[in-house]
Amino acid sequence: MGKVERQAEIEDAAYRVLERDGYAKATMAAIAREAKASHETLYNWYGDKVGLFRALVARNAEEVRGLLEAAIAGEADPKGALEQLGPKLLELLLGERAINLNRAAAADASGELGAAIAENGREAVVPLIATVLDAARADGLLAFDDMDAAAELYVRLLVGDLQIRRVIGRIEGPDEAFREERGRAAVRDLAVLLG
Amino acid sequence: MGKVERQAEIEDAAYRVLERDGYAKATMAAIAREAKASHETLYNWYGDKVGLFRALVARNAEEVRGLLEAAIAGEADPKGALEQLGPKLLELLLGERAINLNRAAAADASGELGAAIAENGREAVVPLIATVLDAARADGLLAFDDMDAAAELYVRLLVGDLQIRRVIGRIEGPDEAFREERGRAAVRDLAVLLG
DNA sequence: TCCTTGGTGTAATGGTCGTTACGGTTGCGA
DNA sequence: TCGCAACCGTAACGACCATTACACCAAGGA
Repeated sequence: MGKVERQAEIEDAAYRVLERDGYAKATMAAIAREAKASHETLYNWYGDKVGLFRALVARNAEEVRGLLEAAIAGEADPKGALEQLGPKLLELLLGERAINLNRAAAADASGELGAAIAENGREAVVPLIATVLDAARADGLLAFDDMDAAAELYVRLLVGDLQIRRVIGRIEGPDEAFREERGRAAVRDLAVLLG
Repeated sequence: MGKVERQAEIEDAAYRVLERDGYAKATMAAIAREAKASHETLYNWYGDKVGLFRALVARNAEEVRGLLEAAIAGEADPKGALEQLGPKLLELLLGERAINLNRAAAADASGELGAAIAENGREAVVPLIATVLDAARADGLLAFDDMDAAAELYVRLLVGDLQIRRVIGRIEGPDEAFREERGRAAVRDLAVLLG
C-alpha cells in the first residue's frame, strides 16, 4: 500500500473518531489507535496535531466540493440548481464532521485551523454558488452587480446562525425536511431581494 | 463587603482574563489570581468551572439586555429603534466577551454552557426584538403573522454567520461603520421581505 | 478579649494530553 | 538471502489543569 492510500486511511480513521466521540476525545492517541498507526507515523507525516487537522480540513473541503458539484450536475435551470444546492450545503455544513472541525478551530488559539476552514471552505463553495447565481442572472431570475455580495446574502439567508448554534451544542443537525424548506425559503427570499 | 459584591468582583476579574488572554488561558488558577480570591472560594460559590462560566453567561445576558434597552429607549418610531438595535446587537454579540463565552461553550462537551448561552441570550434579546417588530407592524412598516419567524429572519439578516467566523478566529470584531451599515441593510431587507 | 466563621495563598493530587523515544517486526530492494 | 528503512505498539516525559487540602489570617459577635 502506498503512502497516499495509507494517509487516506488515517484521515478516515480521524473522521471516525471525530464523528463518533466528538472533538474533545479526538486525541492523537485515539486517532492512532483507530487507524492502527503509530504516533511516530502521525508526527512524521503531519508534523503536529494542527497539521493533521489541517489535512482533515483540506480533504473535507475537497469532498464537499465534489458532493456539491454532483448535486447541481444535470440541473438545467438555475432555480432547480439553487434548490438542489441549498439543502446539500446545509447537510454538509451542519454535519457532525464539519461541526467538529469548527470546534477544533475554536479551540486552536493560533487561528491556523480557522484560516484553513475559511479558505478551503470558501474555495470549495463560492465558485459553485457564483456559477449558479450567474446562470440565474442570465435567465433574468435575479438582478445584481456584486457577485460576492449576492453570494454572501444567499449564504446568510440559507445558513444564518445555524453553525454557531450547532457548535455550542444547542441544536442537533437539522433533518432533511428542514433543509429542504430552508433551501426553498432562501431561494424565494433571494429572488425577492434581488428580483 | 457582602458576598454579592465580592461575586461581582470575581466575575469582573473572570471577564478581564477572558478578554485579555482568551478562553484557552482562562483557567481557574488565572481567574483566582486576577480576582485575588482563593480556589476554595471559587469552588464553594460556583461548584466547578462550568458553574462559574454559567454565572458569567447569565450576568452577561443581563448586561446585554440592559444595554439593548438603553439603545432603543426614547426611540419613538420603530424604524429608528430597529436601526439603533441592530448595530448594538452586533457589537455585543461579536465582542471579545461574548465570543470567548461561545468558545467556552464549544469546548464544553456536556452542552450545559451552550444551553445557558442560548437560553439566556434568547431571553435577553428576543423580547426586545419582538417589541420593536410589533411596533413596526402597528405602523404598517412590516406585515407578518409569525413573530418568532420574523425575529429569526431579522437575526439571520443581521448577524448571519459572523459569530462562527469570529469564533474560529477568521475575522476580527467588525468596526462601527460596518455595524451601522449592516444594521441598515438588515432593516431594509426585512422591510422588503415583510413589506 | 477570645473564639468562631469564612476567607486567602500555596502546595499537593490525580489525571490528561501532546510529543518523543525505542525495541521489535515486516516487507522490499539488492 | 540479507540488510535496511519504515512502521507498529508501548512506554516515558514534561507540561498543564481542575480540583482538593491545609496552614495562616482577619473580622465580628458573645
